[in-house]
Amino acid sequence: MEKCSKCGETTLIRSGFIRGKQRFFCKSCESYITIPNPNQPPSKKPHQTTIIDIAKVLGVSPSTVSRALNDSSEINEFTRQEIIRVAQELDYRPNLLAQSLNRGQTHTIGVVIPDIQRPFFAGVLAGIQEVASSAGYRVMICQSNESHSTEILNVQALVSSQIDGLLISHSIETNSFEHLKLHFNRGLPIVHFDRICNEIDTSKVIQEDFNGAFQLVEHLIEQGCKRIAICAGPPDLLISRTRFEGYKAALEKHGLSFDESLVHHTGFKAGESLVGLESWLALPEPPDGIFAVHHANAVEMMVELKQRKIKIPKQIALVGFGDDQIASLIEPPLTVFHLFPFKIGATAAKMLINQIVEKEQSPTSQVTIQGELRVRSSSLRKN
Amino acid sequence: MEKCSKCGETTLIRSGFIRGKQRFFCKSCESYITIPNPNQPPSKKPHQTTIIDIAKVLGVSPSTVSRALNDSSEINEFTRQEIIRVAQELDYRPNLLAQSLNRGQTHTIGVVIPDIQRPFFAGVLAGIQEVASSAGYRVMICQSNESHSTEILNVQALVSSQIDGLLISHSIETNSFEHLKLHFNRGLPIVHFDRICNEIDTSKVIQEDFNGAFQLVEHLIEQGCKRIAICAGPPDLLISRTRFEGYKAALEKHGLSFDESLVHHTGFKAGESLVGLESWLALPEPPDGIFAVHHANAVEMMVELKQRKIKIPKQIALVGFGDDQIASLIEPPLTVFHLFPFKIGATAAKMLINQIVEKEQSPTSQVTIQGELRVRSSSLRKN
DNA sequence: TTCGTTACCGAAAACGTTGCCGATAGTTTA
DNA sequence: TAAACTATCGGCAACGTTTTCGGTAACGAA
Repeated sequence: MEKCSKCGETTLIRSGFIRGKQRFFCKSCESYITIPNPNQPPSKKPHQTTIIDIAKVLGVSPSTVSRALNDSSEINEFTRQEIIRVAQELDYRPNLLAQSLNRGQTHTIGVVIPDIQRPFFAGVLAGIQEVASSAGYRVMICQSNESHSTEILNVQALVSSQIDGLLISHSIETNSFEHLKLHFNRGLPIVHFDRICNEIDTSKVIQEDFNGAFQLVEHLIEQGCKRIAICAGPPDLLISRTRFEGYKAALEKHGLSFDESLVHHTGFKAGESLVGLESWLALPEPPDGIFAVHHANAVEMMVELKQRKIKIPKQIALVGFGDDQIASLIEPPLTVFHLFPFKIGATAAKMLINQIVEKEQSPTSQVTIQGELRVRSSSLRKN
Repeated sequence: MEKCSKCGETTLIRSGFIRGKQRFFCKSCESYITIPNPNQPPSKKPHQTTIIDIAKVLGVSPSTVSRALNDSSEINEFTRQEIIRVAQELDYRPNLLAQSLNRGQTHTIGVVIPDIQRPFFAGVLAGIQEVASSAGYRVMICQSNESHSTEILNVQALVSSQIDGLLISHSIETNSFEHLKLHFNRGLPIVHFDRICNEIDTSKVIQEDFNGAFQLVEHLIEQGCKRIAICAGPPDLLISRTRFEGYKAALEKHGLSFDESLVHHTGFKAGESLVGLESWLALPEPPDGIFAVHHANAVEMMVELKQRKIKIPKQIALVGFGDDQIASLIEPPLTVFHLFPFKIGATAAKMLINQIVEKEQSPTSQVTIQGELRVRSSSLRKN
């Protein structure tokens, strides 16, 4: 008969199984015991050194180590030096998880964008990274892939990761913003950029969507275009609508009539613009100028026009929105309204971090990053 | 005279200041007291609901809530349903920090790349994101900006963040790998891609650097080129050297002599290739073919050649490494050896995650992602 | 009855840090 | 020469979660 490991008596009786192991009950000391597993293979997980390790080496308390490492004033200079020395010897790295859990902030900002691979967003990211990392913040990036549901999941994942703030440019599909409102109301700092949302009172960074479109179209008109088509974006998207407004305003200013048949909407996907192009070219009176709201659309239309042996800009002048390396390299070089993605990202990150550190409900602001009309030969019809 | 808050006696004597507040010593109960700050403004930080909140609502213990939420078997079905109901009502989100701290893993992988904005790396990132997020992993991205010291900081930051594994493509400057060895030896799963390092026994994902270069150069030779120049990369970088070897092997195979004056090294920075081009054109016998190891170099040389009215490919044929949208759009379209960045990223992420979940020191492997020769008119001299 | 069993659940100890509070030796002041 | 003070340090709770261990009620079997 086994003996009780506590009182030593042999008054053990079986008492069922628990988690696969036989359990006993000792009637003397009235307690339950299980036979402990003797050979617990010490999982040997590689141990990161902690402040407790340092404390043990020096015979001080963890608090003291923490104070030394955080430049507290309540610590002896000699002790601090010793602690720092040992910390270096043991290659101590603070566990940011524990730190964040304790302090209640992670020094991490979340970013939700539709697609990393688009040069515009890659540029924005670079700007965000630059500002964030020089301010001591880490960045966690999620792609929505232009899907509303993915965007919601992204936001949830980031919030669960306890981000200190959120930068977001909405997906094309996104038309409801409850997933943001909730966290915004709970006090999560949020800054919108590019594809903003006006239903929530966040700070925003936008480009000159209206102005840019206006300038591009006006430029076409000045070059003598009379029938200007627009390859517009998704109608749900705010920036699409704004650029569309800019287009109409320019037409109106110069007394050109708006023609519904010269409007084609796309979803920013490859090839979608060609449908519109096709229909325009079939018109009894085809356009003599095309304004593409999305950069990639302009490029693919140019390729198509060249294949059809249509002279650019003689027969049709072409302008695009948003620059790319491609615009200047393609033949003929494309006239664009250049945005500054890096600056957009940097500005948004700066605003967000300000909001995070100031805590105050500082009034939300809206900043517009200036763009720049870059005229190239795809639109130069004079001379 | 103040009364001691513990024994009620008035045997208080002053005992110095501590953190700005007067301190007293009670001779009766022999203890120190300070006057407590009466009005501690309750900071009202917006409270995320925790399992404790849920536990309180239902009058159960936090353990039970945790069990319910983690699909433990040791829980009553009804209790579980109730807990899940309340959790939804309170919009409970698990605090991933606490979870990670407890479990010892973060479900986060770190990525270090030289530059987000290069289409190649953007593509890799997209592949990583895709695989990681569908496996339930988050991704933390750092840019080294081609700087060794930044890369070291990146790695440290990621390790401090307790990442479960690391994907890295080294910076140009990186020639020592101590910052990785340390963590690798401690058991951090690491997978190299693209710019790998052979000093550490990590798993690696590479492209066909040798083969690609070989095929490109062989293609030039088949097109009749006799003097083929190479715009090589940084000599320290392994992939540069490998591509250079491929170049030399192709020359050798076809009995062409290697000419040192036809070699120019760049650091992958804008404009650097033009110096080499200049010197080549000044040669008594200029090259009739150019192989650019870096995509951007090929593009900028093409622009320069066109400006100098040199016919491509008639006078000089041009081929590049690594595709881009630009290659097909530029005039003339550029022959390249196309890499598949998305696949590289996806593969690397898959390997890393396998390594993480298997824990075992599974033998490290090295995978080569097949490339593809894409012949375009920049190199077609026959027809 | 009394033992053996199952099905649950709670308490408490982790995880690594920080910050509040209290304690003490030594020093200065009255 | 006690009182007041300074400079340091240790203890402990807290952050939110998981997990181990032990306890109890209810039920079946001997």
